[in-house]
Amino acid sequence: MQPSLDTVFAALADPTRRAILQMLLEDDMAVTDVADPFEMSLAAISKHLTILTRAGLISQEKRGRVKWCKLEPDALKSASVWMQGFGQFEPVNLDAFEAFLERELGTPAND
Amino acid sequence: MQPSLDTVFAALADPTRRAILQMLLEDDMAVTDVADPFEMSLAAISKHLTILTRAGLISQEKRGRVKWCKLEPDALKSASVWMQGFGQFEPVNLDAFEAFLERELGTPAND
DNA sequence: GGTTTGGTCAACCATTCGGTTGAATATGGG
DNA sequence: CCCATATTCAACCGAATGGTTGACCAAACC
Repeated sequence: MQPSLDTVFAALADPTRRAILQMLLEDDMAVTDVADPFEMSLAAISKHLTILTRAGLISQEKRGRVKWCKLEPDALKSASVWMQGFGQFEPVNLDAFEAFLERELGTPAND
Repeated sequence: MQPSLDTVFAALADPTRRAILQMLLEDDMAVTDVADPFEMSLAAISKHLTILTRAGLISQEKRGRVKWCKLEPDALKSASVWMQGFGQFEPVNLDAFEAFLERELGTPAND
């Protein structure tokens, strides 16, 4: 199943999963280390990570017996673009926004 | 219950509800008219509208025997801001973005 | 080779979700 | 007043969610 708006938004709807994403913003982490600050079983965290992976929000790579989790922030792009359609509160079109990014950063906005 | 990221994202996770939001982008609508294009009962749509209301994404106002539904796009702002925290894919800080909006539109970005 | 360590799997459980149907509650019109 | 219209309520249903526990598997260590 490739990530859809359904799966992305559903993945974001859980506070544990959002907290995990924010932790991964710092650095890649092993599953055990992700689970550490939470007061729930490792198996539960493992499930959350599976959901995040299926939503495309993270990727997991096994090196040795350690499975590393890595943020994949591009998955947020589709959701972000969808929300920008509600331009009434953010009255800017994507073209102008990308142009802004290019001016500010000197790099194309779409990778 | 005041809208949280939980309720906002959960509300957005359903395709029917996203479709409703997009319909309301056009204009305010009565509950019956919202339900019309969907192949499900009026009661089901009524439930969806309740969920959208509790998420703060729409408001409902009863005039006569008709209940009008109105988009409240500001509710997306908190979710949007949260997602912008993942600046790796959208490498711009809010201050710069607001400054951009002011330049582009000549109005303050935050209402 | 036996034992940790890291992580998933499988079964289970309570709760929530998305839908149905039928009854109930306004409000408005003739 | 009676009826149609607009909408919700209440009870029910099957499926999905978020959690648990214990067994399991694979890699690493002594």
